[in-house]
Amino acid sequence: MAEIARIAGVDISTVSRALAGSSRVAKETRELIDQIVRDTGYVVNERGRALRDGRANQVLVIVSDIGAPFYSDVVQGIVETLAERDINVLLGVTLRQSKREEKLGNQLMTGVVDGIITVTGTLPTTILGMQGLSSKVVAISRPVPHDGVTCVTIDNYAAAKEVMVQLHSMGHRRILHIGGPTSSETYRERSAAYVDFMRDNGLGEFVNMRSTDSFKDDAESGFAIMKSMLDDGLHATAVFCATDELAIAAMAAARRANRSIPGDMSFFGIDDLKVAGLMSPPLSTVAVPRFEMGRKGAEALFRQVYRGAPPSDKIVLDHRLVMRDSVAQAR
Amino acid sequence: MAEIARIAGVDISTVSRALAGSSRVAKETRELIDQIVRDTGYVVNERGRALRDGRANQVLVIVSDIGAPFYSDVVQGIVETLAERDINVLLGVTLRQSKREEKLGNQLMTGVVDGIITVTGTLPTTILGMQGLSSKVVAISRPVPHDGVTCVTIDNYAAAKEVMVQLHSMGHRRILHIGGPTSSETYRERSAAYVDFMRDNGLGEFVNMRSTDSFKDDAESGFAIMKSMLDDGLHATAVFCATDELAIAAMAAARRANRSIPGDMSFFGIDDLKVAGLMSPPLSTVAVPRFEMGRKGAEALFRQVYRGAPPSDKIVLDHRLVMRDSVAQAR
DNA sequence: ATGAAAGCGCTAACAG
DNA sequence: CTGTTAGCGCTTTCAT
Repeated sequence: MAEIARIAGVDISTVSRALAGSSRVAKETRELIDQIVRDTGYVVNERGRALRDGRANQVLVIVSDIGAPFYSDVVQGIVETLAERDINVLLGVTLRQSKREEKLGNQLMTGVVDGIITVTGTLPTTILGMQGLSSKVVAISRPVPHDGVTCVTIDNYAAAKEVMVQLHSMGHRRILHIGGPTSSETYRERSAAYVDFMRDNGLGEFVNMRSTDSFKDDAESGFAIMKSMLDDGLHATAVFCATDELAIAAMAAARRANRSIPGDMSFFGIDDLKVAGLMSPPLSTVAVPRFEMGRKGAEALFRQVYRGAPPSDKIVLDHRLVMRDSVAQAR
Repeated sequence: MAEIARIAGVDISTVSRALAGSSRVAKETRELIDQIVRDTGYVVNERGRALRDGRANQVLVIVSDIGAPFYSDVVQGIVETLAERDINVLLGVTLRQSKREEKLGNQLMTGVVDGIITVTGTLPTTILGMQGLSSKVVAISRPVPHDGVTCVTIDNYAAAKEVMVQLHSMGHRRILHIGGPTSSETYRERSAAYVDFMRDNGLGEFVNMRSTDSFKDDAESGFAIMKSMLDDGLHATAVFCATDELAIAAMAAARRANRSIPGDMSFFGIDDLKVAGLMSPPLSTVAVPRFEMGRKGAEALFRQVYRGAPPSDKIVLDHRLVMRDSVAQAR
């Protein structure tokens, strides 16, 4: 910029103003500067700007594993939304290791980013003391245990209950449940809906659920859990899985054990991943607006961090039951 | 930091040295400063550091769509690798729109990032004139049309040829091909291997391929193309798809048209996505080291950008044929 | 071993 | 309308 000023024979501050589109610059001066900028291919140095402005125009998105389809769709929504607002997205993965999460927290502390969107249900302890924290953070899909933090979710209890109502209406009574990590409120709600529904409908004796532990791949867990259930001789006509990934893996395990789907066993998932409809048989599930969750979360964070809006507690998006051929009338 | 210096009663430069672990600081001074830093919870401002150092310790990863499983696995490898080296990853998505890609190029120009890893096979024109460009960029999976840029790939021609050899050895002669976007060298090679093999084995008359255009979702395209092939009455015992996503969608389309797999038709993909083995029937494919590609690409960029190493042209990783039940002996 | 001072590139307040 | 000046937070000579 100093270079531009030198060539144009004006002060650097005039160049700055011209580039900022200030009205207090003579038309001729502006045109001259614009011309030189074009000729030299000059672009502003954002690092200088960031230091001066006291903000980075960047936010951090924390996921446990971007390879999981659920997260990657949420992130896509976030990135698209923030790109429209000229905010950059830093991607952090925790691999469910708190050490990595702590380190990511530093990005906010050191001013590398202006805010955080987390899809892990946890918050780095490094940032817990930070002032004004709740307006610098948004949680998506999984709420964080911290007051006043905006959380974008669906009604997990209701969604799971709808699945149960549907299975029940098709004659299923012996229904198994494969749950997600109980450390997450999201999965606790889905599982609670299963248990409650069974009890409320006099099926308490058939309640049987196993949950993944948090430190394993969903697909791997789903396969292993379904296999263990079958090995243990559990009898059931339907299996309600807390996610599509679990369901897809569980179906594979059931087929491996020579169960036909949905002849012997019906399967339900939650998420409506893109592959769900392409499976054989296509998977019944609950459509979760992943992309939209990312978008809404990004919008909320943007408003809070860059527009001074207050946090908004809970933003609940709609879900939708999707019936496909993995579920049949109970025999 | 000024605050720390004030409390400690030393100069700010001494604090800087102490925090940097310089040997030219008295033990007592260092301990005092460390204590104050702990008490106050001070952390350095990375923006100031970035301006002063002339680098951002960040790199940009460009993908067309992070929701696609192939890319998200590559990105996972990149993020993990660079996190170990304290380099941040900015995620940029192009949605295959050059406008968005151009804009991402500015991140390098303006100093927001020190380098770029692209998985799109293209380079923003905004950075083309940049000096030392080739050492600031690494391409993964798809080479970019620019001299001297490191590219991490597999041997696509060989991989596709192995698929063909396998199908041929199992008696398949009438083999269809569903190709990826011809704008990408990667897919041109895979398709070329198909065509070459067919011709070289006297099957030229059976050559029949259709490719996705670049602007559509793989799954959607795969379904539509397979459907059109069946609608057009093309006769075949096997379909070789350029990616697993295409294959999965194509299988769904074939089933929809009452083809049994692999009874009526065998299917082959490339990638070995996690779901490939969970399909029914499990999909035969070529395992591509997506995570490792990300890792190798990230390492290469790190060496080039932060260690001054020269670009290394091509880095070719191993692939592996994976036979599963979607392929059977031709009848 | 420590301090003083300069400067990374930018913008905004103030003066003219 | 334009120039001068200061300062964002940091590191690194150069003195001492």
